[in-house]
Amino acid sequence: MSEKTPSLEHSLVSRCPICGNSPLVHDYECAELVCKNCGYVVIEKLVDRGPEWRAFNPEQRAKKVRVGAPFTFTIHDKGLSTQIDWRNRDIRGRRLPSKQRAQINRLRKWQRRVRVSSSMERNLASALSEMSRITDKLSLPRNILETASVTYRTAIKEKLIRGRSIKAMVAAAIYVACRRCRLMRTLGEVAEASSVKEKELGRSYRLLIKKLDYFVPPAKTSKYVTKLLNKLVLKGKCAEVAHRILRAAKELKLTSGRAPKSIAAAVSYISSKITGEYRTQREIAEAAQITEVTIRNRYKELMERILIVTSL
DNA sequence: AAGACGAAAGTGGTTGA
DNA sequence: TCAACAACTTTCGTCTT
Repeated sequence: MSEKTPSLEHSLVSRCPICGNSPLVHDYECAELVCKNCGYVVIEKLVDRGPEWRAFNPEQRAKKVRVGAPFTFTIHDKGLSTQIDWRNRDIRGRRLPSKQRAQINRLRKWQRRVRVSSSMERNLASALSEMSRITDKLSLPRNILETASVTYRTAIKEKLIRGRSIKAMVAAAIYVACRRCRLMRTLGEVAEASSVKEKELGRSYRLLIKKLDYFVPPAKTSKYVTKLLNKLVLKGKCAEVAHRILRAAKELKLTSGRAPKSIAAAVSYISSKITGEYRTQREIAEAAQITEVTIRNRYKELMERILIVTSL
């Protein structure tokens, strides 16, 4: 891969929303805005402004065209290695003579040794394939996968993986990526998809953000509300009312110290009642993965304070 | 009969000595 | 490391629609 000129990089920098102080770099090869420091991938599908040259005839084009697969963090060697086909055929599909076959076999052997050389490389290789399996299962966007794999690489460098479960650390890296990209996925969901126990996932997650000194923005209750309303197929008017109730609740300091999902459930319940798109406590409790009793408790608190103060 | 309500006891996580 | 504590859950009997 060719190096970009410094002037091009620096003309495009901005701040990373996670670590704040380091420059972001536009990476046109994989169409992303990447933080060179923490690996946070801000956006995908950046418009490729290249090529910055013009070709006036086929020969020039052939000479100037850029080659190679895009650079990515999600393959253990960053997708830059050579692949040797397993078939003993040449490019026209003819079988190779035995002498050449033996040569290719030797090449393959060395290829394996070079690619997956150390135990660390082996670890990384299996971890990253597991990672893409899980993100697939949770239908997470590409930038989460990229961010998570950078996190995992850093964790390996910091020697946090040795002696711990790869599976749990992979799941934790994914959860960290979700949180940092402000994507609403609960510990439970990630645990489910990766078949890691929620408790262990939580432990690994805390370990990662502590040891890697990551800043993780706190989860927004309003995002819980949105997600819950989607799950319950409540929208439009009801969603609007729910968010207004939530705002009022926040003003009255009724949300602090309470689990966001129970607040979200109560707010959704009240809103569904007001707007006539009625859902039972049971339905909401199930969708929010909490009990009806908790909804009732929050509901009572909210009703006592809010509905008197504000006329919705 | 289904849903809502609430008391009481139990659980798991956090905090502070 | 342990106890105190708040939030939440489980269970179950009662009330309301």
